[in-house]
Amino acid sequence: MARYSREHKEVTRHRILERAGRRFKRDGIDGSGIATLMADAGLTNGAFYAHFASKEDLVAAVVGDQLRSQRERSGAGLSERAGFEQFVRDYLSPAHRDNPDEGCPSAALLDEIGRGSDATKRAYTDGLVAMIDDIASFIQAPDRRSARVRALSIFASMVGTLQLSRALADRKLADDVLAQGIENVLALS
Amino acid sequence: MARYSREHKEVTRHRILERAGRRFKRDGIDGSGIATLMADAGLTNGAFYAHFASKEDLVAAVVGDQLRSQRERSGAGLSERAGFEQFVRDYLSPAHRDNPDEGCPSAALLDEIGRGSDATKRAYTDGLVAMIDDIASFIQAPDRRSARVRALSIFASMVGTLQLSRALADRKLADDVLAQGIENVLALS
DNA sequence: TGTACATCAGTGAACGCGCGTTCACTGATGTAC
DNA sequence: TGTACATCAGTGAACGCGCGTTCACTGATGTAC
Repeated sequence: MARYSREHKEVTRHRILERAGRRFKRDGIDGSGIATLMADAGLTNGAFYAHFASKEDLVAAVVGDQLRSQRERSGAGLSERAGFEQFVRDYLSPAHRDNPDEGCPSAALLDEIGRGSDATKRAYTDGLVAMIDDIASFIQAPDRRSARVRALSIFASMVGTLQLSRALADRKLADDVLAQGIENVLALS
Repeated sequence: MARYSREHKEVTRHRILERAGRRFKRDGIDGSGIATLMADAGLTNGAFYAHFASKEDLVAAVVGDQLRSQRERSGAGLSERAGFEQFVRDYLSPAHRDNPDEGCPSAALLDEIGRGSDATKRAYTDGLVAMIDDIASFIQAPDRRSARVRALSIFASMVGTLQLSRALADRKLADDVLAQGIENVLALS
């Protein structure tokens, strides 16, 4: 390969981010090596450092990209009650539970993000707050700030519920926990 | 070292489990190597296989041990409302958030457990259900099964909230999310 | 428009290192007599 | 009770392998004239 337009490099960078997001959500961050990530993007390991300073740098960028994508995907209609309820039902569905690589980055990576670098946590915080403010615009609260906190708290419940459902060996119990989670979230909002 | 009484081996095995639990909760499962785990227990790497068949085998054993310890630690008084409320406040405290290695294994490891072996998920499920039934005995519900599901769902909210609080780069926001989480959990139970 | 050159995204081998696991060996203890 | 022996938890070096990162090189493209 060789010198391409500026646009080409950005396209490649974004392809790496997108594929890495899927891989991280499937195998974990620690469980995904650079060579595998680059092969996923159709490249070889050496090219990685033309795009990112280090794996840690990639992780922060992936977290930001994942939250941006999630926001775009689910953003529409979240300001109305019906749209919010549909979001909750989709989120706490067996389909979402069984396909983590296409799903919510928080549910797949939250405790690895908590152990991550400051830059990763910063990217996570900023991305999540932007996403959550879409939901918060619907939540009723005395002021903007407490609406945000309430929305974050509700989202945290959803994340924990999906994660728990993924970790349970008993499928029926896992399904019941999802259904109960939907009930709890709708009662809280 | 040499041949010791049967008791000695069990003591050693349990010391490995306990130290590995702390290490896993601090650095993650994928982030903790056998040599480090054994050094934590005051042994060298080779001795590992006198106690466990593989790292995967250790992980399942650690998960079971962690949940047993957590149950013993917090079991007392959970059948009364006041004891439950104290449990929730301790769980969703900044102290718990800032000391994951001494804290809840679910909060530190849940998404790694979800990616783990069937044996690990089985150990997690059995251990969690045993622990949760202590709480469920307090929760009001039409039958034993739905009390369990309700208690699991509430616990999932707590886990997600603590994890989110750990991943937020903004300390004030992280504290507010914990406080809101306490309110939500007490409202749901 | 055609040609010479600079650029730099991407290649692929190599670096030192830690991974999970294996294995020949050690030596303090429990057991048998 | 004293001695010889079998046991086996633990040692520590080594296995092949994949990790994150570096680097000399390639060659298709954009740019300058």
